Amino acid sequence: MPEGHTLHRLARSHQRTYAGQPLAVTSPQGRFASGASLVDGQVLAKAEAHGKHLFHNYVNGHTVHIHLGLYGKFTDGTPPAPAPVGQIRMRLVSSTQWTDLRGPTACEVLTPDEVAAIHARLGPDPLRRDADPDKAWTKIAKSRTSIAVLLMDQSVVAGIGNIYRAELLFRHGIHPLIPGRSLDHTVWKEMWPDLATLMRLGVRRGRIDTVRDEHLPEATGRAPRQDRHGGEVYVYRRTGQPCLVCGTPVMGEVLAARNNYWCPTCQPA
DNA sequence: GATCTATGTAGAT
DNA sequence: TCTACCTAGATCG
Repeated sequence: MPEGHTLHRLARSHQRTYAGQPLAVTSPQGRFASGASLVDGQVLAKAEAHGKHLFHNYVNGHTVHIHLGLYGKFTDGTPPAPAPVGQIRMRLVSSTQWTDLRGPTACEVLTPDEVAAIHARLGPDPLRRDADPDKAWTKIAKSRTSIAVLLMDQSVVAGIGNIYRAELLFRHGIHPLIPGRSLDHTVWKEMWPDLATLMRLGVRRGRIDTVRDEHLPEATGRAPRQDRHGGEVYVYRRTGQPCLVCGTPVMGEVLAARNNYWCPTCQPA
């Protein structure tokens, strides 16, 4: 589900499956009907992601911008595509594959200027080659805002969601409420490549795993974790359970309207 | 079957 | 800081 790694995985998949082919683009639900008509029958030139945003660039110059939000989801299969059931915002069909999109926050055709504006307001994305971690550091270093809020701010770093935030802070022993400007630059220079590694692993596996080998269930004898995001994590949604490193019960609290999780021992205030 | 909850964001207050 | 958006799986009764 949708943190940055999911969108990059989708972009990669759509690129492989559809790029270079004409696509039948429809909106069975109707809410994207006028947009779909602008690209229906066109060849997909490229699919790419920046943070949690997905872009389908068609050869006629139109771009479909998709943001899954909290609920959005793609499903796909091989033809024939089944009769539409429920609220399908967009359906793509090629000669070899079909894909349905449900429940996105955004699914719209944008002009090149509008696309550029989205890229411009997004911060560096650890999964993109053009990412510059110094741009994020510049904002973090002068901000009184908590590091937890800064990491979720897509104009600071694009692609981090609640799970990567909680796990990255844990892995570097950072309390969520530490102000950005109190963060040590050397710590940030360790956090960024670590985040990039975690997210690349997420793209490969299609799930978020953040636990080092020595703390995995196979190494420690504890029961494997089964959560709906599917991965092995240190603190995300583990409130009250023992920290995998020190055994202290994990804290869980809503901060700035989002659930936060941390180990009070490994991540001192 | 009803209710709750979530990995996100924009806009109003 | 709050609400709306609007989906599906988990949980409740």
